[in-house]
Amino acid sequence: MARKGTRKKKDPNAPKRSLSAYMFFANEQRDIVRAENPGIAFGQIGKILGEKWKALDIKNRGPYEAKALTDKKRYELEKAEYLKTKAAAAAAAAE
DNA sequence: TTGATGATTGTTGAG
DNA sequence: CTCAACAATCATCAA
Repeated sequence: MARKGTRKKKDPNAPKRSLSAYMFFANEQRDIVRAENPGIAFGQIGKILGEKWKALDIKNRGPYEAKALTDKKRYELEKAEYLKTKAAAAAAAAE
């Protein structure tokens, strides 16, 4: 999984995907961790943020996972549209 | 049916 | 702009 560099798309409508629980958690920690670490550099934030992320109990991740799940649904919709559009495009192309 | 892959998500900070 | 750790994800395709 050497995903890095410029992410390229492989689908026509590229329904992207959903966010990760980390993204939601990061949103909260971001201002908190940085607030406790004034002038901290990303090199440290990233690690501190991550270790604290797991430092929390699964129940703490709950709200984050819940949001991730909700966000996923968001993606599900675009995914459906993507498939729909794709099918329509294929039909149009075939037609 | 199962496995493997890839692509993507967002943060900060900087050259 | 794009990348880099950090973590999750998890949908999609293929045989």
